[in-house]
Amino acid sequence: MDYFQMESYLKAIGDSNRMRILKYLMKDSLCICEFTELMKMTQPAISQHMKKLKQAELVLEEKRGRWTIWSLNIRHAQYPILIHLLSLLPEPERTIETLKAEGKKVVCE
Amino acid sequence: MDYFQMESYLKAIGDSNRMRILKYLMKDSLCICEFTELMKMTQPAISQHMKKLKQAELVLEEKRGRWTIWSLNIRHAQYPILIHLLSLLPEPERTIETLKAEGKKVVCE
DNA sequence: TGTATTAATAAGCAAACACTTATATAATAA
DNA sequence: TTATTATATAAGTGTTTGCTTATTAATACA
Repeated sequence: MDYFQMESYLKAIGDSNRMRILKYLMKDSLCICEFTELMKMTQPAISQHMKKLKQAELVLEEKRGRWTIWSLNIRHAQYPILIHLLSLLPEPERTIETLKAEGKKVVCE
Repeated sequence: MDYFQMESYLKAIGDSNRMRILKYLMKDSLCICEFTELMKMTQPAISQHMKKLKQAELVLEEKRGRWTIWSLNIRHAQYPILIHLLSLLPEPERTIETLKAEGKKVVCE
């Protein structure tokens, strides 16, 4: 890995909202609309964060009907480091469980 | 560590020039003027990078006469991660040895 | 005393970043 | 078909970033 690849990698991770996204993806594969509910952000904001994570190959997308299901790319060479860094962070306040409790869990499949 | 602290940490590391600085510091403690020679950058540019690294507590400074000697903060909680990340990067082209060979090694002490 | 030397800081600037609102695309449902 | 839903993309905006040049501060040396 050269210096600019490492820079791209660290910049992709180094945003608090993208770290929250990655932290959620450690537990579940999720679609954009679920992130908008979990993180109280607009759909384009989430979409643009996913694009950055995708360009860094940190996440994978799978089209399923109208939805795009996003997941962690566990085959990324630096995946163990990512998991280690994310493990240092607390769980986000709103969880998939709270979404379900609110009846807002989207059935994407 | 919370999300914003992690963001600050990753942003401090996530610049190719600062990674080169940190890579040099893995081998030697160095002063600003040596970095300007090694990296062919201006003195204020180096100074400003050191300020960012200092704010993230990744480096320590020690005033010695006219010089400020910078070193890695090996007591930083995430020091092992830093070393691991830096170990993935190649050695910079110009080394302290090439500086000496060119007669440009500064005697800071 | 000056006068270099080393480094920090200030101010300015272009590019990148993270959002916004608006629109486009594509799949599903009525 | 038309409407709805989920997502992507485009365009605009304020903030941050990484440099530049100019200046300041502090030490060492003549």
